[in-house]
Amino acid sequence: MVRLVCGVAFRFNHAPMLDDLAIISTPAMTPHTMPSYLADLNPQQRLAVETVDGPLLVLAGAGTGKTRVLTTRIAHILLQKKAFPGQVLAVTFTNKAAGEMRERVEQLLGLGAQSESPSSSSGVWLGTFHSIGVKILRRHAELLGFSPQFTILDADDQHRLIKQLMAEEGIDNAKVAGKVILSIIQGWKDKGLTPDKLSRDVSGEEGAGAMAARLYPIYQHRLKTLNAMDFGDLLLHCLTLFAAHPQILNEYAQRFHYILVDEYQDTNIAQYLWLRMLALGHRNLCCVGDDDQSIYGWRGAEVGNILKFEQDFPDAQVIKLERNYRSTSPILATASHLISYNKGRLGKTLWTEDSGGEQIRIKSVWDDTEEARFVGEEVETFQRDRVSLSQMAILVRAGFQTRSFEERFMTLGVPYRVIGGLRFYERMEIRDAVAYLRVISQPHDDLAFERIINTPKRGIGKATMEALHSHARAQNCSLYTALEAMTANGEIKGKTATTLKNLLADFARWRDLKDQMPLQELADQVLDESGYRTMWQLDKTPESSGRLENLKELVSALGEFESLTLFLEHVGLVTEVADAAASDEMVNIMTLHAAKGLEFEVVFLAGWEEGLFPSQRTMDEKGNAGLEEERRLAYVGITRAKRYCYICHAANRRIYNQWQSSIPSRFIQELPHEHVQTLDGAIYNRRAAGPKLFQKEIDELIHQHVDRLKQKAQAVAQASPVPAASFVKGQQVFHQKFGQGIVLQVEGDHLTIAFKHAGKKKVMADYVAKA
DNA sequence: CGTTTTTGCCTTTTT
DNA sequence: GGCAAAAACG
Repeated sequence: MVRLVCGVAFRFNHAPMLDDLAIISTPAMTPHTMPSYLADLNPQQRLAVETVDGPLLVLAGAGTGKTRVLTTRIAHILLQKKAFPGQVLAVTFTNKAAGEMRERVEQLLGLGAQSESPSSSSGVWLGTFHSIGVKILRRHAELLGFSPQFTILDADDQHRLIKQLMAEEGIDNAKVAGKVILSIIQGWKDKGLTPDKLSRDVSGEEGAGAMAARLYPIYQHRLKTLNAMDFGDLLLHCLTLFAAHPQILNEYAQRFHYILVDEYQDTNIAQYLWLRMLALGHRNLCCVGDDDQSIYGWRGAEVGNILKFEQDFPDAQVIKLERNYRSTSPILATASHLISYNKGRLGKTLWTEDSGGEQIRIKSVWDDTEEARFVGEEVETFQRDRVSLSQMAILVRAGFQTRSFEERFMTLGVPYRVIGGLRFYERMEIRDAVAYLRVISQPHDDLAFERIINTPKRGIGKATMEALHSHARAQNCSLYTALEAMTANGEIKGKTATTLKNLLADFARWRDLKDQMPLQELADQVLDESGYRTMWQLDKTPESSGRLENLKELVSALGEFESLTLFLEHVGLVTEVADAAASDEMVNIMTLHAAKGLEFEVVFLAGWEEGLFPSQRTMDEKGNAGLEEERRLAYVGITRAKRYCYICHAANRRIYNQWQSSIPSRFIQELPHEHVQTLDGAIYNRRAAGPKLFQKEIDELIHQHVDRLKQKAQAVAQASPVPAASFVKGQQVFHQKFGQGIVLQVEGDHLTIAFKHAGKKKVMADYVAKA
């Protein structure tokens, strides 16, 4: 057995208790009747499963069987008849995780039921925070001033709405972007702050914050008028509901005898409060998480919730799962060593019985093209060695990095898939089609109606829309109602009136058909009669055929739903169309965030360069906390690998179409050399020679790069007319204060220059010399 | 009113 | 270099 010790970790070991556990913790059970589903667990896992009553915190490192513990625990509760399925609440972060968990519980119940009648997990409340929030809110919507059929807004709806409100309030969208306002409001919602609680906190703030504070109550008010909620509301309104109606909180608190939470390190404050309200009574709360894998701080997640758990429940049992079943020991050692640079960890020490295994491989490349070429070659080599493509993954920091890999795999003819890129339900054509369905289901869904009133083009312009809006506001009615009134009383005239009357008649007809024909037929008919499908058929841009395909897929997806309402509910909560086949023979390309919870035989970690990873922006915004979150992201990346882990960094990267030279990520230098192997040309691993030499080599690399840029710049200068200024794009320059840099942009005397050390700056040409 | 051109921002990460 | 919003044009 190999033990890898690092960091401030302490370890506790229950191994001696192994044989006693089953007897001690569940007296009703004797060893020979111990259910098979417990037999394969290690002592800590089994303790976590069998410690059913009272608060329990499971700190589960990467690859230690976290999901297994959760699913087995649910099965155990049900099979031991501790609770009926409907009395168990299990919360996850993604729909995918919820689905997998349900499947595995189902399996366990099938196995464990033995002679007795098989139980089912179908009654278990198992879902994401948001889906469970919706379920609760639909039942009590009236108490909050909503109707039970409230709609759930997607990001696009939210954006359009906030822009509308800003226009009404006379706030210039150019000065403070709607997106910024939204994200501030979202942040408050993540903290459980309603507008009224806010006023004390943020009254005299500057700029965007003040704008957001002003708009927040207006936004919430408008949402209520629209009978709509955004994602944050699904939790926030639950909190309001529970606070205002203790008897309802009680109902749920008593109903759920056992509460389980997955990925607890990613909960935000609103979610924490939500859990706390539900669990404080019976205290049967089991949270599973890994502080080292907390990577959603930017979305309001608070690792601190783990610490709060022990404050709220001082008697909580804490169990650490540290035995890793996934990775080889060099991979674990590398990940552990890297994460030990973070302060303030709870500390875990992963270990494995697995010995041997390949070192981490580090590759230096010139640019993203070479990076993709290198990874492509390795992928093909593994493929020849019979490693399935689906067992290989390329993990990147930011979405735009996937492009060069896609291009490379396309030319190689290697099948690949990008996970989490453009989501199905976020595509324009899908949102349009769904908007039609939304209006059929809920004519007063103004946001949906506005989206499609002129799609396809019906000659409805700004003027008509403004008239509609003002009428609706004056009458305090929906746009749909306003339109009905205005076409009837002649306020809208001429051709516009005719087309709009037709549209209203169409909707009325479709609404009648809604309950008379299968959903798929209805959708087909709507798409045809509205002219929406025709619009794309006439479109001759290259993507139109893909859009028609997507519409087809949408219609076929509709087949799985019993009613329009159920379908729309699904769309509101789900971003991804059911992931067809995870076992397909394809290389996986995705962001590090999307990779959490997954595992692959071979993992390529691309783009480990300062500024990109760790992300400059994160470090600027959140300082050292941001850096530590980036490091956790690196930890997540490495621990995805079962057997082979590659790390690449490029000397040059194109950002905004400008070449920037980059130095290797500091994370590379934080890897333990004994477990790291440098492939040809890697420069950082000669640290033995001292940091000076290291810097010198980086400089050399940059020089090479600059030379190449010079050549390129000359070529460009010859090909295109020389600008009036004496400086040219791509030119290498020197500034007294900022040092060496490259000209990005020339506007008269003003130069935008990317400096090697000082970053991007705007500078007067007079202060700059040609280098 | 609708289409084309220009600008301007942008690349984190997502339920 | 790409995409979305604003501006300019027909």
